[in-house]
Amino acid sequence: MQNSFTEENYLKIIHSLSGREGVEVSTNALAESTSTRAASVTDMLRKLAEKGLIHYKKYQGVRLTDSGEKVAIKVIRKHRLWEVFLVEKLGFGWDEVHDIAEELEHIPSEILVEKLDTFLGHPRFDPHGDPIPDAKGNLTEPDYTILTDIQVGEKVLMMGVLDHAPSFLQHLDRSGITLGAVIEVKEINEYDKSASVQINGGQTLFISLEVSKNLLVQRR
Amino acid sequence: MQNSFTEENYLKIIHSLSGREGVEVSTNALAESTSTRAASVTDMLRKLAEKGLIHYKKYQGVRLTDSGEKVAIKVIRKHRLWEVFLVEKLGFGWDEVHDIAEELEHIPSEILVEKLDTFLGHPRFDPHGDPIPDAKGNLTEPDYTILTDIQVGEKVLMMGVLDHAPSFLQHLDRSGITLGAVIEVKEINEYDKSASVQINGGQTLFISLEVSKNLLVQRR
DNA sequence: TAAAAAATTTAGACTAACCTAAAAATATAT
DNA sequence: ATATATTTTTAGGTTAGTCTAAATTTTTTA
Ligand SMILES: [Mn+2]
Ligand SMILES: [Mn+2]
Ligand SMILES: [Mn+2]
Ligand SMILES: [Mn+2]
Repeated sequence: MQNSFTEENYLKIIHSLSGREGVEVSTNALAESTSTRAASVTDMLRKLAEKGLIHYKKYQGVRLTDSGEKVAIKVIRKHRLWEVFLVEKLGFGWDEVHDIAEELEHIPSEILVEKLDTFLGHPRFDPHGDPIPDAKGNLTEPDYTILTDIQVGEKVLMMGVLDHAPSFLQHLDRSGITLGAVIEVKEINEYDKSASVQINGGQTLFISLEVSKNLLVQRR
Repeated sequence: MQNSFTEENYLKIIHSLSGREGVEVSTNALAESTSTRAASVTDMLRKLAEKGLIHYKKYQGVRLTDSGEKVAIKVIRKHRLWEVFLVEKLGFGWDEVHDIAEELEHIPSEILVEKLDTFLGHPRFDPHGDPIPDAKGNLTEPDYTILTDIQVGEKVLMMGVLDHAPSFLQHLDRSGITLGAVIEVKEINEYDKSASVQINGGQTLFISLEVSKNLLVQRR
């Protein structure tokens, strides 16, 4: 029995909201993320529970079952591989690919995914720095640090973003902050936590707390 | 107003059954092609007519409007480009790509199609020899000949297939009949119209009328 | 050209995925 | 500990796309 487009989206969102610890996800959180009403979410939860894809007790929130987790990770794998394809092969910007991948991720066919993976050279990360699950369904989240946790004077590597919104990514493009860039924190403003950072040993620029909170970096 | 997956499939099928002359397509023919019941087809026809995509008068069959034709050709363009991608870039066989392209053809995004087209080097034909409409929606069907219309002694080029079924394509693979092969008709059996043909000046093999009827060739 | 056959449409239902409004359960605050 | 607020579920509807059975129209045949 195949899962629908809609079911796959729910599973992917539950996975994401559930986090690494697999915490319970609330009906309202899902309504927010799926842009539907809570009542619609309840309907879907009953269905997913019947299919054995989630653990669900009324009023208690939901978690993925092992089977649901497996499906979610497959969809995430497809999403991220397609994003790599769109950026690396077709020349899209990293700010343009999310919505298209959101559709492509639901194309069925195991073989297609594996051939695509081979064609792309088995990439480990997508254009936003997110890790790509392997063919067996292993997904290892690297533990990056948020830029707000970096002290003045430290030099770090830009490794990913938390916010995937086109407007945020375009802002980073304009600032010259790309994946792999070296960021040195020069100064942090006490008042608003805005920071002054140097990119790749060149240009120095100011970034707001809002931006810092969405940048994933790695100490070297 | 976007067209659904299902509407796009109907338009594509009407286009194909309607032929170059734009002849009326019957409800039953559509039921057959869509694997649905005639009653369901009638419902959909009313909807497509309301959207101005087909000309429809009860009991009279349907034709595409200019607007419907445009949509159909866009879907066909996407289908055939994706098939080229699957065969040329991912290494699928021509017998394996139809069903996957049947899904990919419904991914929206004009930009995606144009970038894909560029990435593939603006191919003119798909892996089955079918012409790919250009970005403006021009589709020019080359006028190939069916192998049954070729006389003994003639040498022709294999240019396409009428039947796209995997089993037929695999049969051609096993026979060494690929796109671009030179076929010389050596003999035609009066009794069952089976033929003896030489492929690329090498191996000679027998092909049934059933096969001949589905091979598109070109005199040189 | 009237009867029979075939094709098509209409009527009435079903499922998936959504909705609003109301009821029930849980959480929070006095 | 009770009242109030919040969250979640239930009840009852809608739309797209499908179905079967019955009615209607068109086509074919005698
Ligand atoms: Mn999606
Ligand atoms: Mn991504
Ligand atoms: Mn299709
Ligand atoms: Mn094709």
